Parts: sequence; C-alpha cells; structure tokens
Amino acid sequence: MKSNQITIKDIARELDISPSTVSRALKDHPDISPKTKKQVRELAEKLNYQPNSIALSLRSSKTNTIGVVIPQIEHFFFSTVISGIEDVAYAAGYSVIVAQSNESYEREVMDTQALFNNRVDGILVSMSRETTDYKHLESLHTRGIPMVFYDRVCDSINCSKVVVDDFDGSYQATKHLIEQGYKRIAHLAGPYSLTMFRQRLEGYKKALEDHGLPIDENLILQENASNDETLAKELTKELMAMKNRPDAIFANTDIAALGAMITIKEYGLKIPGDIGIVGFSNWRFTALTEPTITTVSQPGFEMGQEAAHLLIREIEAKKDQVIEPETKILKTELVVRKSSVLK
Amino acid sequence: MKSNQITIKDIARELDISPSTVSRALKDHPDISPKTKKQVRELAEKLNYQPNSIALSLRSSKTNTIGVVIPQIEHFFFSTVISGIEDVAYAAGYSVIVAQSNESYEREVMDTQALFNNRVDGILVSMSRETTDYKHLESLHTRGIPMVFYDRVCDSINCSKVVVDDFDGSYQATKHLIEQGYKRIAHLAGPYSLTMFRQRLEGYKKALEDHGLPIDENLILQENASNDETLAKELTKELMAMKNRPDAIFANTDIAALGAMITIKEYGLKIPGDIGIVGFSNWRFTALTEPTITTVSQPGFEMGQEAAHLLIREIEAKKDQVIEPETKILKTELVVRKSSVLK
DNA sequence: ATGAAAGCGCTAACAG
DNA sequence: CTGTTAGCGCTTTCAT
Repeated sequence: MKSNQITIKDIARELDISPSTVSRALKDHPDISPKTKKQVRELAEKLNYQPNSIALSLRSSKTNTIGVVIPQIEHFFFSTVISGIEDVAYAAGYSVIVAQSNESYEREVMDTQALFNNRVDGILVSMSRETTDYKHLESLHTRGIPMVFYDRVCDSINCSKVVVDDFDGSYQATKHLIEQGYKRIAHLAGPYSLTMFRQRLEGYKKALEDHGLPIDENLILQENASNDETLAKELTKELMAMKNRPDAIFANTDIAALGAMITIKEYGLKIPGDIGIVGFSNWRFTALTEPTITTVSQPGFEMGQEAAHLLIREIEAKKDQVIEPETKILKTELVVRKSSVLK
Repeated sequence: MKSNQITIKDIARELDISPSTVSRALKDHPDISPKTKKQVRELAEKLNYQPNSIALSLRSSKTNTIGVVIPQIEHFFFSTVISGIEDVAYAAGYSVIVAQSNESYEREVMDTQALFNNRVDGILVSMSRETTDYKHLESLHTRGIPMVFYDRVCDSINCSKVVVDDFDGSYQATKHLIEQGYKRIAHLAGPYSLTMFRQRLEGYKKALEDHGLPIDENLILQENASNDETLAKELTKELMAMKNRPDAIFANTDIAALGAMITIKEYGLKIPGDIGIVGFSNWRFTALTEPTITTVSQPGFEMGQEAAHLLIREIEAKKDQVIEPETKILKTELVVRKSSVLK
C-alpha cells in the first residue's frame, strides 16, 4: 500500500553503502566520515525520507504516544484539559490518543485495556462518575505503565495526580454566598465515590461552620451518578417545595447549576436576590450576558499541561531511577459578576 | 521495559511447538488440529496474551489508527464531532489521534505531517481559518493517504467530504428573521477562504432577494481570519453607529453572536424586539435561560460519525477497488425559543 | 498437521 | 570508518 515510502535501504542502495552506515549518518554518529554524512543527508532530504515510526517503536518498544481517558470530551472543562495535554505532549514529541469513557465504567475498562494494547507509553486518567472498582487501573499500574490521574483521581493508587483544590474552591464559593447574606444554602452534591465531590461537600460544611451557620442535612441532595439537567430540576423543585426553603444553591456541576437556574426562574424568583446560585464548573457561564451565577472556575488547560508534564517525566525517567509520585493541587478562581453581588 | 509482555514465542516454548503453529492456532487456521488449537487458546487465555499491535503494524503496514486534524477542541461543535468520530472508529477497531491546529495554518501543516509520520491509516481534516494554501493536504492526497474533509472542506481536492448545508441553514435563519419583521439584517461574515462562509453569505442574500429585500453591502462586515469576541463587539458598534442602522444581525459564529448580543445590550436595546439575532453555531446557546438568540444548530456528532464512516470505508477498500468520493450534506436545525419570536 | 525461514524497517553489538 | 549480523513480534510462503 504505502510501499512507495522511502526507506534506509533505498538510500543505501542508491549510494552503494550499507543500511547501517545510512542509519548512523542520519543520527550524526561520530564514526561516520563527514563526506558520507553529507551525501546521505542530502539524498535523504532529496527523497524526502521519513523514518518509519512503527519500525522504531518495535525496536525500542516505545511509541511516543500517550493515552488519555476522559469522561466527556464535549464538556468544556475536559476539552480544555485535552488542549493542555496536547500542548505539552506535542512539544515533547508525543502523540495523543483520546478515549472517551462517556462516564461509563464498562467503557472505561475497555478504553484502558485498548490503550494498553496500543502500547501507549503512558496513560492519563480521569475516572468516570460510575467507577467504584479500580482493578483495571491497579493492574495497569502494577504492570509498571506510567500513569497520572487528573481531576477525578483514584486515592488507592500511589501515582502522580493533578487535582483542583476542591475544598478551598468550595469553601470560597460558600463563603461568598454567606457574605452576600444568604443563610440557608442548599448543596447539590455529586457522587461521593469521587473524592472531589466529597471534598467540595467538606469545604461547604466548613464554610458554614466557620460562619456560625448550621448544617442542615435536608439541604444536601445528591444527584448520584447521573449528571442530567432533568434531575437537577427535580431536586431544585424538591428544595423549593420545602416549608423552610433554602435561599441559595451550591451546585456541583454546570448542568446542575443550569437546571437550578431555569427551575428557579420558572418559580418567578429572582437570581440573585431571592435565590443565590454558585456553580462549580467552568464552562461559558462566565461569558454570559445575564451573569446571575457565580462560578468556581477550574484551570483545565493548566491541569492538562501539568498532567502531561508529570507523565512524560515519568516515561522518560531512566529505568533505575525512582520517580516519587507527586500531587499537584491547582487553585480555582471565583468568578463573580458585578450584577450577582446584591441581595 | 515492557519486556514482561507475553509473546507468541513464550506460548510456543511452553507448549513445545513452533511460533508459527501458535500464530495459526490463534487465528483458527483450518490446518491446525483441534487439540493444538485448544491447548494454545487456553494457555494464551491463562497468560493473558495480547498480540503486539506494533509488530502487527510493521508487518501489515496498517496501524488501525486514524488521525484527526481539528481547529479547536474546546469549541463545542468540534468536540461533538470528535465524539462522533470516536464512536464510529472505536466500534470499527480504530484508535483516534487528535491534533489541534488552533486555527493556525502553520500548525496545521505540522500536524498533518506529524500524523502522516505516525503512519495513520487515514486522516480526517477540517481546515483552519487561516488556511488558503493547500499543498500540505494535496501532497498527502496524491500519495494516496485516505482523506476525508469535514465541515471546513477544501474544494480543490477530490475526496470525500461531509458538510453542513450552510446555504440552506443560512437561508432558513435569514428567512426566520424576515418573518419576524426585521428588514435591515446585517451579516457578520467569516473568512471567504472557507467555502462554508461563502455559502452562508449566499444563503443570506438569496433569502433577502426572495423576500424582496435589498442587499446592502454596507451591512456585510467580515471578521476575517480571527474569531474573537472583541472584534465582533467592534463590528457591532460600527453597525449600531450607522445612520440607518440594521434591525437584526446574522452572526456566523457563536463568539460573534455573543459579542453582538453583549454590545447591543450595552446600548440598552432589547433582544429580540429592537434587534434580532441569529447565531450560526451550536454551542450551549440553545440551553440558555434567556434565549434571545435563535440558533442554527449544526449536527456535529452525526458529522463525526459520517466522516469516520467514509474514511474507514476508504481505508478498508481493496487495493484494486476504486472508491468514488462522496459528499454528504447534513441539514441544520433552526432552534427558535418562544421568547425570541416577537417584534 | 506442523516447522523453518524470511522479512516488515530499523539499530546496535561485533567485526574488521 | 564501514559492513555484517541479529533481532524487536508477528505472519506467511515453502517445505516436509
């Protein structure tokens, strides 16, 4: 098929020297005479010789490819992460293979396996919302595949991780609501199987505590494994139907924030004012014209860069060298629009 | 490094047969005795043998990988396309390598070259906004690399393409504005080097014509190669500053629509009503609470699926078989929110 | 029904 | 300084 590709042999034949000499000349090996080097380089240039990366991979058992398992590409945050990964990987000479789990555990297992079979040099993982069993990841890690988690990390595996400071972000967001005068703040939680969601709950609780507000477990609703607008709307309705209804909502995802916002407007309530909303997310909410929602913005691009960097560092470490797992914690940014500061 | 991976040789040694027999047994070759097959399969299973895909690639000069050149992953539309590509590719046993041009011509050239060097079996391309020279793509196509364009296609290369019916979408959107009573509709155009933007302009003009409205070239502003909010805002200001200012805006991108919307609100004008806006885009505008903008929604996921399908069909065609290039035209959907229908 | 050998493209030890 | 040889893991004639 692509048999028309120039190989080292072609150059050797043309110049009537051996393939090894060509190979050496091309890598500027000191043994080769300047004259030969020049000839080889010029011919290679002329024929537009491109080394066959597959042959290289087979020999070196290195593919210069990193695999990325991502829950949902369409999510603005995650696409931003990919962008960051690409940025660093590309600069370091690596290709990026993307596998999307679509928040499905089963799919995640298949993806990691497929990436491994594709002989990626290392793997970047953010777990699906469904994942509670870590065998598929543990087995890869045990086999020595360089692995770095980002955002949705697995606590029980001892490798490098890049996370957002969820506790702090959640604390700041809650504090912001309190400072705006809200007193009964509901929390639309995510699945507790993911550390980040537990930490956000903790940050929320701590902020209430520090400001002398009670923690009302009735105001803490979980949206479980799913992440859909409909559910968020239902939960919001539940909250609005309470006798002593909340005056603010802390949403753990953009979808949840959106669902809450829509529902509350249907009740004819004003945001902010009647109800305050903080959304832990970072899609384009921040750019909206009606910036009723304060957003905890997550540094996706930096997260991708950092994760790729840690992974490549590990991949390229000498065999005998021990790399200490490292956990990077990135700060969030609270994006407050002027119009949302009032009550 | 990964020398602990089981190979065919290991199985052969263990069973005291030759590697070729193992290979054949694994592929259920009719020559091999049932007994041997059983032994081999069981041992392979037990040792968790996984064929080395690189060795396979080297032999077959097929990588089962497709390369995707995409302008901007973060853009909702494009991330949706990737999702569609992944969906089909994965099901057909292909991996997906993503390269992001970031709307840069230079980067696009490097990306296509890098993908080619990575020996992808085929390539899916959507051109950057900057691209006006097609040599890098033509050369790949000439060399016989299966190639399919999606969304931002290159007219001068004769291969399969998947596009949105931009003319029709634009026509419908403009018609919609006209039917709402708007009469002076501005057009924020994209770079005419990309066919889609030219077609959208045509659709817009045709709709005006069909409804007996004049085409005012002063109302057609181009935002050139860039796609930033600031520029869109400036152009909108220009429009608003006109003595005989437009009463509606047709924006070619989400960013442009957003910029226009913000600017117009700054002027204290109501949308819709004072000014109507139609955005040719499909990010989450459609989900907003204040759905002032009518959106021409593009079928990203289907586009990805379709493109991947066409490409894989071509990749897997027999060497002698001639595949006729095919162009798929997907329909857009006009998403009209109730509140935007009034004037 | 099975094995031996060659080769995909490249590199690196080992000879000169 | 350069060539010969072997081998990465796999498949596939060609023998037997």
